[in-house]
Amino acid sequence: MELSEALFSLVHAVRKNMKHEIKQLALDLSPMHLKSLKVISLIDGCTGQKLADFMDRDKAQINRLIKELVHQELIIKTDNEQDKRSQHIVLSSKGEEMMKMFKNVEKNVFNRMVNDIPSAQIEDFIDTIQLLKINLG
Amino acid sequence: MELSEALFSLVHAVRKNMKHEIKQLALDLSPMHLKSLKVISLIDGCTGQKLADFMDRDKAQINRLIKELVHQELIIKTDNEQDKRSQHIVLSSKGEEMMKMFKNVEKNVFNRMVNDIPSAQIEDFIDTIQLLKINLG
DNA sequence: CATATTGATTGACAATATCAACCAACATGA
DNA sequence: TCATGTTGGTTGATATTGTCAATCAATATG
Repeated sequence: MELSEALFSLVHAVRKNMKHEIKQLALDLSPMHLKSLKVISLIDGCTGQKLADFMDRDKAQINRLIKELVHQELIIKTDNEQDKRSQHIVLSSKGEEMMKMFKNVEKNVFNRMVNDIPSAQIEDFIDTIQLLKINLG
Repeated sequence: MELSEALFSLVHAVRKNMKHEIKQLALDLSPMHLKSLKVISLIDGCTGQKLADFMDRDKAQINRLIKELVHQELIIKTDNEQDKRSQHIVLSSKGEEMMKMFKNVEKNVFNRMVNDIPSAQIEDFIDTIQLLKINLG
């Protein structure tokens, strides 16, 4: 099996599993919205720009994601005193709840995937990923 | 680094590189169309249904991809004598040309990515991918 | 202070994906 | 054989994701 096919098909399987589990939970949020929520929770002093940079996506798209998340009361925007053009974004408690469920889904899928494989092998696997990524710089 | 993040970010980097190279070539085909072309060239006696199954995508979407590829004269549909509901799909010579260029892009990106990494390590990497995939059923 | 850059927003649109309805061809069993 | 169910394909409608360009206010810089 070729590397490209192996890699793509694995990620495809992961996404499919995640999607399926999310559907079961009826979280009523698209994958991108959930992903955004997660990244917002990860980034310190998150703003729209930081989010767009981190996710490497168009700021227009990010802006609309944010708008929808605010509308659903999952995140809160507060003025950024350091720069009056931008606003800080943080999860609301409702957003934190949602996050918890989503992380659980991720954990389930990845635990199932890693299951019986020795952790040393997984560590090697991750190391190789890092090398591959560096080469694509 | 977590497995999930490592994996997703690698694939993100791969796609970004591919997209960039494809843009340079000005192939004037979207990633999905190219991917479909590739799969059509891989599947023996390809039909719409087989393509949808293989790519694990909605048949409506596949149908529209096929329609566009026919319109661009990259593939040819011929009657399926075994089943008059369906039609066989094969690449036209123009499609083969396109395929050649696309495979070249893939090769470039993956060669660059694998670059200095020992082939034994890459083989282990692929083996692990297979295991992970099996666990996701 | 003039100019360039940055962060956010919007409009317009393209690309990708999903769901349901539909029809004709096929398959199957009573 | 014929009623019934299934399959392959097509279409409409709609949702989701991604892209490009323009705009405006705030900020940075010379």
